[in-house]
Amino acid sequence: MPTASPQEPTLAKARLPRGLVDRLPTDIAATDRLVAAIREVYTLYGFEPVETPFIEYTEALGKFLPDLDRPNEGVFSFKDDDESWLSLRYDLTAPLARFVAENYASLPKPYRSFRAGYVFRNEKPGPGRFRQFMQFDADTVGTASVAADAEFCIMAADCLERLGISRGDYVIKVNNRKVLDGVMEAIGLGEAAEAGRRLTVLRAIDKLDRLGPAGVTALLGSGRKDESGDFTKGAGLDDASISRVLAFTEAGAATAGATLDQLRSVVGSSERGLEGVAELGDIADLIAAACYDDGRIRIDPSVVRGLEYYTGPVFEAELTFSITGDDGKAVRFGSVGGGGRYDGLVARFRGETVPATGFSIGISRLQAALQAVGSPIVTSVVPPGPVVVLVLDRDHLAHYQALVTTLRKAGIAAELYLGTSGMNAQLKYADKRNSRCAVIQGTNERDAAGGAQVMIRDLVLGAELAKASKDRTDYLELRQKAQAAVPEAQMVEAVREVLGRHGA
RNA sequence: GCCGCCAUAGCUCAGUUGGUUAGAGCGCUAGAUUGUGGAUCUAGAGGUCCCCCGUUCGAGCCGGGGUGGUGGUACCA
Repeated sequence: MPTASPQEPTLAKARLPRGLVDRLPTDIAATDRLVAAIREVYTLYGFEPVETPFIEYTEALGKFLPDLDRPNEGVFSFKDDDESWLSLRYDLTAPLARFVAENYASLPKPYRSFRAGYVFRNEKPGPGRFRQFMQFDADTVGTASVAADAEFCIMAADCLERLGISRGDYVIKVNNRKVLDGVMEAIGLGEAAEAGRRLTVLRAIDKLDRLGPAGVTALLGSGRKDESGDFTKGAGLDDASISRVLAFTEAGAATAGATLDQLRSVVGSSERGLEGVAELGDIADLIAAACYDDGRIRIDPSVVRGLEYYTGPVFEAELTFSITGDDGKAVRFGSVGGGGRYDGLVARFRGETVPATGFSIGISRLQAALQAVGSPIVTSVVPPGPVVVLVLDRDHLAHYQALVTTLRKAGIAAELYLGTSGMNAQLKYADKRNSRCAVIQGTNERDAAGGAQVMIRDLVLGAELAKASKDRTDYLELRQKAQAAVPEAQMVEAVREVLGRHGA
């Protein structure tokens, strides 16, 4: 710790590293409620909690970094005592794969678990993007059944509604990686050597929402230059292939059956593609059987989820409404969660393939979206502060402390004013703490005929009266209504009455 | 990563063709009004004008570089 001195003012800078945020009581309370609500849903679906640490061996996380262009960027890493590299987790799926592989023998199969926690990414933050944020994951490991995938789609819909998002304000989109692979084969990018171009094509498809068919066409072909003049290299496909890919993205039709028919024709003879379409058909049946085929869950061929490790069904939870931002422009929140099947992930640690599928909700992002639309689950009142016992006479500090202790023993959150300011400032302090009630004892109360009293002040009522009154005489008169003197022995009772009056 | 914009008090911002001691509003702290949150009044604290280099008699202002922030874009596990 550098010590400050007048001669040498080398003070530490009080500043937050970029992309990180401090969290205030209101945020924390909102997050707690979100997490609790999601936990209820996941538990109802039969998942059990399991948590892994923030730190893992880099090797356990890093080998399947999906971005082939920059495989080692984006992760916070450092060396352990024994020179092995450690990293902060950047998602919750990779650590789970490690956990399952390490405890494989003792876990029930299929293994169904959930966890919420912070993850870390060392990259440039943007609007709504941070370097530390919270995710809530659920995974089913050890089954290849698409019923597990369908279940996540259904559960995702339930979660969003449980959080107060109306039906129609969200959609769960489903696609299948095998269908995408089939399209790749159909346009001649099926070979392993074409992995880079496949990735470019997937990224282009993923941008359909924002850039439209024209932008995607450019990205599939020679490339695209955006408004800032930056050029994005294209996949270099020929016109026939481009129109085939576009046809694929536009295969979404009114009914699941019609969509599947179109997909079948786009993948042509690709075996893998047809397998993917068949899986989508099974998922569609399961979703229909659960009566979630009313628009809540839809097959959407444009869902890609940029990941390399997904091997089958992929899904994405998207908010479909938009709000008007500060600048008057419409802001869309888009994806607040996603997931899919990753049959290869656990196999990294074990020779054998362990089929797995999972779903992840972006808590931080979802919370921001819910806040923006004023959803009740996050726009709560500020948590109430403690009862504040004012200190008017410092010679009697011990007695004030005794009053505080009495309140605490009665189970009432209370504190002694620990500053040095006058009464005015003490009430301002209680106000700022969002306290409902203050306990005041000056000489008038202490020396009251018939025994010591305390003044119980209703701060909520007091504030209303203070604001309502026009002139000082009124004010002084009205404020008397917001407080009452009671014998010390009745303090707890009187405080309880005030707290009860304001639902605290 | 690439492109653009911005940087003066805790916050929002003024600051003249480059000129003496850099300002306002809000907020903050304290005081006054019997010992009570509001209002009013009074006083006070708070500044490396982001940093470095340069031009100049003189730089908050001009030039170069850096850092930070921000908006796009790229990426997004």
